[in-house]
Amino acid sequence: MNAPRRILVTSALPYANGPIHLGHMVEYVQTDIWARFQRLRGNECVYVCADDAHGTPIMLKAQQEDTTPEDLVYRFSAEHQRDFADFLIGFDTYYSTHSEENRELAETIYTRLRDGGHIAVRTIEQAYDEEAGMFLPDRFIKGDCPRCGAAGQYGDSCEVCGATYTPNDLKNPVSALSGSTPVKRESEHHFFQLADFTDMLREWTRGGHLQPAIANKLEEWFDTGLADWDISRDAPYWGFEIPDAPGKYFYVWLDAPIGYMAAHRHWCDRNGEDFDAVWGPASQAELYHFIGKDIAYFHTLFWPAMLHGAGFRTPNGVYCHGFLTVDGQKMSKSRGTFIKARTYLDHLGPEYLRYYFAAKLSADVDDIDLNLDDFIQRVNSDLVGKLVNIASRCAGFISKRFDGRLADALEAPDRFETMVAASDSIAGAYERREFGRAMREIMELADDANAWIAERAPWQAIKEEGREAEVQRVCTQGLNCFRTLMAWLKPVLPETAARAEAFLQCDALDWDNATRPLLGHGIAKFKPLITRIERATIDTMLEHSKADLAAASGNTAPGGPPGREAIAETIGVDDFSKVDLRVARIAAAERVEGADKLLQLTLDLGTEQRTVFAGIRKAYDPADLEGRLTVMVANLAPRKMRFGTSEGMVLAAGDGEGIHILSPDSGAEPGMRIR
RNA sequence: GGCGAUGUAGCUCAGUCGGUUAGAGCACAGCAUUCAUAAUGCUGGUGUCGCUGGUUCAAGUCCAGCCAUCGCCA
Repeated sequence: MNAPRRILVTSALPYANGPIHLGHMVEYVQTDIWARFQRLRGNECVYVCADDAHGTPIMLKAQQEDTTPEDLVYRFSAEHQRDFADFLIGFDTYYSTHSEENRELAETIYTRLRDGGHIAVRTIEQAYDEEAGMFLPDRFIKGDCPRCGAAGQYGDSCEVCGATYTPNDLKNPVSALSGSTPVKRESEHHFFQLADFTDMLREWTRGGHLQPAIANKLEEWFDTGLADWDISRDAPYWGFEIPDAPGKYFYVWLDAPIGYMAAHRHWCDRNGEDFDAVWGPASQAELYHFIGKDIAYFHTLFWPAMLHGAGFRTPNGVYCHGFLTVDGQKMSKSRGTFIKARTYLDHLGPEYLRYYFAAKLSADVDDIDLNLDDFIQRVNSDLVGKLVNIASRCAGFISKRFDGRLADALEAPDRFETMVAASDSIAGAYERREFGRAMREIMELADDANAWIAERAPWQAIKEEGREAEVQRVCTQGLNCFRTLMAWLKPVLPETAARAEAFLQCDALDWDNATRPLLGHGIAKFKPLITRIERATIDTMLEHSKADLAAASGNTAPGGPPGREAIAETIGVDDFSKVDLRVARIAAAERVEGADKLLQLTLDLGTEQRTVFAGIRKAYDPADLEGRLTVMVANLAPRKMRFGTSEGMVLAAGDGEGIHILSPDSGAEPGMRIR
C-alpha cells in the first residue's frame, strides 16, 4: 500500500437561522460517503463543518424572537448537530463561525490582504432605514419593479418579469423592517480587489480543481472582468468588527469560508495536530470543499484568492452538486415535499436516503430527483431483495446444519477472486465521486452472487447424503460475497455494515480485509439487517411534513392573524360516539362532469364499498388519491345530489386556503373503527 | 432579456473517440423455485434518443435553430 494520504474535507456551512432539510442532506451525505470511503482505504481524512453564524438575517431573527443572536445560533447549532448525527454524518468537528479561532483567522487574512495592497476603501451610497437605524440589505427593500411595475418586489430582482436591478432603481421603495421609506446615505466600505488575482485565478480554475461545467461558467465571469467585492458592513451588524475600522464589520460571506479553517484549527488544537502543515503554502495535505452549485462563485473565486493573497494554500478541489427535487419538482411546502431532516428521521432510517442519494450521485453538477415511488422500489429491491438476501438465504444452513461455523474453504475460489477483482474499479468510482456507478457495480455483483447460489441450489444438495461439505462451502462462499459487498457499501451504510460485522463476528471491515475470505469461523444467528420501506410510511411522513410546516409558518408569520374558527360547544362522549368513523381505502377517484369542486370517490370499507362525493377537486388529483387510506363518516344519512347519492363523507381539514384529507398511521386497515 | 445545464423505455439512469441490431436496474408478463424479510432464477415485449434542419459513407453522439425544465446574472 502507498503511504496514507492526508486529506481535509468540508461541506458548506449551514446558515444558523433555520432547520436542515433534505436538500441540505445531499451535500452532507455526499461528503460523508467520500470521507468514510477515504478512511476505509486507510487514508487520514478529517471532515469538518460548522454553523454559519453571522449576518443580518440572524440578527433580525433574534430581535424578532426577543433573544440574542448568540442564543439563536446556539439553539440552531444544537438542532443541526442532532440532525446530522442521526443521519450518520461523521464530522470530526462541528464548530461555529462565531468563535475565537474564526475571529483570529479572519483578522489575519484581512490584515495580510490589506498589507498586500488588496483592500480599497471608498464611499458608497446605500439605502438606510432611519426608523430602524440601519442600512438595508437588498432583500430588505421592497417596491415596484422599474421595468414592469409589479408591486412588492425585492431590491435585487423582479419575480414577475425577471429584471435585475439595484434597490435604487425600485419605485416607491419601502423598508421591509419598519415600513418607512428608505433614504440614501453615504458610508465608507472596504473592498477586496479581486481583479488583483485574475492571473492566479485563471490558472487555478483551469488547473483541474473544478468540474468542467463550473470552469466553463467561470470563463463568463473572467470575460466580464472581476469586480471588487464589498466585504464590510456598517453597525449594527452581527459579526466581527474589522480591526482597523471601528463600527465596520466583516460581511458574513467573508468569515463564512474562513470557518472551514477555524473548525480545523479547533480540531487540531484538541488533537495535537499541526494546522499549518495543512494550510501552509507548502502543504502536502489535500484539501477539498463540497458545495452546492449556488455558491460556486464564493468558493471558486473569492475563496482561493483570499487564501492565496493571505499566504495560505489553495484547495485541491471544489466540487459542486446540484439541487434536490422531490417527485420531479422543486420542494414544495403545500405538497409536503419540503421535508425537514427531522421529519424524515421521525419516520424513516437514515440509510435508506443515504443509499438512494448514493445511487443517484455522480461527479456532475446535475440536480438529483428524489422520486418517492422509485425511492421505495430501489431501496427495497437493491438492499433487501438483492444484498441482504444473499446473507439471509445462506445463513440458515450454516447455523442449523453446521453449528454456525463457516467452511475452511470456498466452493469456487476463482469465482470469488473474479468478484474481488472489481475492488479497484469500485474504489475508482468512489474516488471520482461517481457513487451511482459504484452502486451499480456493487449491485451487479450482488445479482451474480444470487444467480450463482440459485445455480448451486444448496437447498437441493442438503437433501442428498454426502453433499454436506459442499453445501457448507457454497453457503460460506455466499456469505463471503455478502461480506465483501457490505464492505464496499460501508461508506454508504455504516450502521448496516456494523450489524453485518456483528453477525459475521468479524473484524471491522475495510477495503483491504474485505478481499480476503472469512473461513473456518463462527458466526452469529442471522437477524434481519434492513427492513423494507412501506408506501404508507412515506405518505404519513408527507402528511406530517405538511402539518409541520403549516404550524411553523403559523408561528412565525409576523402579525398574520390565525383566522381559525373558535372551538365549538362542549359535547359528551356519548354524542361523539354517535359518529361512526371508519378507515377507508380510496379504491377509485374520478372527476364529476359538470361539477368543478367535486370528486366521486369509491371507498372500500373492507366489507363493502361506498360512493361518496367530496368537494376536494381543487386540492387533489384523482390519480394521487387512489389506493390511499383515509377516514370517513360511515353512518351519515345518504344524501341525494345532482350527480348521484353520496353515502357518507370524507374528513378533511381546511381553512379556506387548502384542503387536507386525513390519513391514518401505518398499520390501519379499511373498516377499522376510529374512536 | 443574456448566459449555462439538462431532455434516451412506464420510473430512475448508463451510453467512451461519430461506427454494425441503442443498453441496465426497477416496474410489467410468463415459467421455474421455495434456502431466503412475498425474497431468488430463467425467458419476454417495450423507445419518433425533446423537435427541425445541417455536416458526414455513417449522428443518441458534432453544428445551428426551436421547444420544455432547471439554474445563474456577483
